[in-house]
Parts: sequence; structure tokens; C-alpha cells
Amino acid sequence: MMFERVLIAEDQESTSISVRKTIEDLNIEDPEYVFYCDDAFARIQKANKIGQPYDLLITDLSFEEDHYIQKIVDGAALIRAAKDEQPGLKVLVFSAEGNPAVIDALIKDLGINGYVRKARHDAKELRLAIEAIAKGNRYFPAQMKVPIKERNTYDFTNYDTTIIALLANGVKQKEIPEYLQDQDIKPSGLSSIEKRLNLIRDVLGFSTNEQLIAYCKDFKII
Amino acid sequence: MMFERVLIAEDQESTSISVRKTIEDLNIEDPEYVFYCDDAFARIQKANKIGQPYDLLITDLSFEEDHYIQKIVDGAALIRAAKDEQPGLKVLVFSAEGNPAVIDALIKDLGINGYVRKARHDAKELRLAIEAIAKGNRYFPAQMKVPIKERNTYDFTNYDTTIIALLANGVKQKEIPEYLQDQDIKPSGLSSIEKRLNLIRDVLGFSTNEQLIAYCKDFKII
DNA sequence: TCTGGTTTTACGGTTTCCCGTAAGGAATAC
DNA sequence: GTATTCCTTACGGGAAACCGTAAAACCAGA
Repeated sequence: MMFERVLIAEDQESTSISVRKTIEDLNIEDPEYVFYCDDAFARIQKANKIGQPYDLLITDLSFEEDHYIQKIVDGAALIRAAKDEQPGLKVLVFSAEGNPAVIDALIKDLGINGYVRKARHDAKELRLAIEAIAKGNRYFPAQMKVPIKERNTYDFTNYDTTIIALLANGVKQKEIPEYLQDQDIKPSGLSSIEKRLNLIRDVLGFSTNEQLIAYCKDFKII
Repeated sequence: MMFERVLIAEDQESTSISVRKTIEDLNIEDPEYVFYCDDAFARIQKANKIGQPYDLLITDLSFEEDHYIQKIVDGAALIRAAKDEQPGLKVLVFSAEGNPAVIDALIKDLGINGYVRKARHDAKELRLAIEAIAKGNRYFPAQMKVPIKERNTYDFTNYDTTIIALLANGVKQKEIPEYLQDQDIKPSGLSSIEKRLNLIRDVLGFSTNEQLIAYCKDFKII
């Protein structure tokens, strides 16, 4: 039982065209497509109201900002809003993001039904993913089963990222307490900050703050 | 006078499909396409040898690594190799990369003829760019004229990036001299390293190494 | 080979960071 | 109320980074 009503949220025109083509190759007529998250949500909302809800949302994760100010600025927020409006909506994420932690979070927190990485055989994969989801299955890249072990998992709290972001902005460690006090963030003592950084470095096996910053940039933690 | 022989180097299948479609819409028959840089270079080389060189190369910048080990691993290297083989070859870069410094380097160092950013209206832009290049013009995003001023331009040498990469890997500053000696990189004195870092931070207006690492990660210098 | 200039290195003082220990404070249990 | 525990902060010694200065090495050209 193939889908009938599909919505594509993807800001890159060229990618959007390809996705549409893949959909049409599956004999799904008139896939709808939008370039902004806000538009996507508006359509989902309206379709749901008039009793003709979408069967599947295919969405990118990162959307470029431009002069049209948007309420929903990325795919994760769109999925959250969409599921809120229509909990049963199937969601397939199509993104270049390769960080397992990010994908894992989407699966766990947002309950997405599939993930296809923009990569060498993405068009073929997209087709397989849609077919799988149509059958009630889920579709995730094969590597997804492995990487859970290899993660030196440390859950960065808001507190952690605040401190690390300050360091990355050139604030010296001993100046951080005043910054935290300004924003009423506790603990603000220099010792607490030192301890925290020490803990993080220790858990991740790092020896310097420089290494930590590099890591956080690589994994988009800051 | 439109192009006759076009080669597309793009590893994302979905994007490749769209680019081909755009080409065909311009009445260019049988655009060739490859998913690996090495394949692209091999075709350019062969075509040149038999006296039927390509008119235009459309290439991405970043190519995903997989189990096929490649000699040429990114678009910049491909362009360099291609221009070496066939200096007159027109090159259009089609990439998600938005950093003006990167694009500028391509224009200055590699003499590319056009750049289209993977973004909201990229398919339309791609068409315009191809038409412009076919007429002997160049095509670059409108914003390209502005950002030259806003750059705190510092030209990172190999030496600089080596040091910074070591820092980002957790090597302590005072340990760096031995690393450099192992690789016969001079100067290797701790003082020289300190001076160099001091200079870089100074030019860019940074106060800490952490800030420098963050910057280098953001701009893909390391 | 000498000389002038540049680059590299060595050295010291100061600041910052690192890290262990202990003192202070707040919340909870008894 | 006070004991216990947990979290936060203060302190101090040692290591590393920072930064200016001066000595040493290097490298032209005469």
C-alpha cells in the first residue's frame, strides 16, 4: 500500500527536483514540495484540518536562512511541530548530516521512520526507504547499528556548552565566573568551572582545552 | 555557442541527477557523469588524448570517502589536475560550501569560471551559470563582491596549520618542538612556535588558543 | 672571509591554568 | 536540632603558557 500524499521540505532546489523524480518513479502522483519549514508546517496543518492529512513527510535537516524570517528554522523543529499536529505522520529525513549522535537523537526523541544520508547512492536509498516505510517498516543506514559502541559518549549540558562557547570566543578561563554571574548561571565559581572542564576532558580522554574545542566544533556541539 | 561535451563530477546521486536534468534542458546531449574524482580525471585525460576534450567540467568540492581508495580526494585537487592536463578547460563549481575565503581561493588560485552554491534556487542558478560561461563570461554569486572587505585575512602557511592541528589533537605547546623535529620541520624551537601563535592571534584579534582553534574549525583550515 | 641583517633559539619573569585538598553552604533525613 | 550528604567555593603549590629581551645561528652580498 504505497503512499498517496507526500510532502517534501527541502530548500535546495536541485535536491528537491531529484526527490520529486524519485517519488514520481514510485507512481505517487503530484508530490507537494516546499522550500521553507514554515510552509511545510502550514500545509500539514491545513491538510489535517480538512481531513486530508499527508501520509509522509520527507524533510532535510538544515535550512538556509534568507531574508524571509521563519518561525521554524530547521528540520528537527519542523518534525516536532508536525508530530504535534499529526502524531501519526510518517517522517523520512534526507540530510547530509552524518554524525551518528544527531541521527540517534532524531530516532529516539522524534521517532522518525527513516533516515537517508545525502551521499553516493542516495537516490536509490531514498526509493528503498520510502518503500520500507510504506510497508510499515523503518529504514536506517546500515552503519547505524555499529557506532553506538564507539561513541565516547558524554552528554553535554547547557552549562557545559556555555562554558565551552565562552572559551571558543576567547574568554579566558578566569574571566568566565563574571560572565556566568551576569547571566545568573550557577555554579559560577572558578573552581567549579575548572572541575567541570577537567571532568569533561577526563571522560573524553583529552589533554587540553584546545582539543576539546576542536572536538566540539567537529561534532557541532558549539 | 553552447557546450557540447560536459562532464559532471558529483558524488551525491540525487544531486547528480538534477544537474544532468538541467544540462539536458539546455539541449546538451548525453552529459557524462562520474561519482569519483579519479574517474573524472581519467575521462578528462583520455578525452584530451584522443582529441575530443571536454568543454566544461561541473564539479562538487567535497567527495565522501568510501572503500574505494582514491588518489584525488576533493574537487580542488581535481580541478588542479584537470587544468594541468587541459589548461583551457572551463570549470564550474557546484558546492554547498559558503565560506567566501574558500571560494575566493578557487577563483584566484585555480581560475574557475563559475561558482554556484547549493541552495534555494540552485537549479535556476546552475542554468544561468552554464549559459554565462558558454558565452565566455564568468558567473559568481552576487554576495562575492562584498565579503572581501570583512575578512581578517591571514594566510595560514603549512607550518601554521601543522602547529594548530597538533594543538587541536591535544599536544601540549611545549611538546610540539619534538613533533616538528621528528618531521624535520623548521623552525622547531619552542620560542618560534610561541611567536608564531602569538602573531596569528594578534593579526586575527584573538586572545586565546581556544579561540583560534574554534576559528580554524569554522573555516575548515584544519 | 668578513659583515650586516634576518631568523631562530635560549632564558627569565609574569600570568594563567591545572589539580588536589579542605572549608563553607544548602538540602534532606533522622 | 543536628548529622549526613552533596554541591560549591576558596586556597595553594606546581606546571604550562605568555611575552619581552638578548644571544646564537644562519645567510646573503661584498
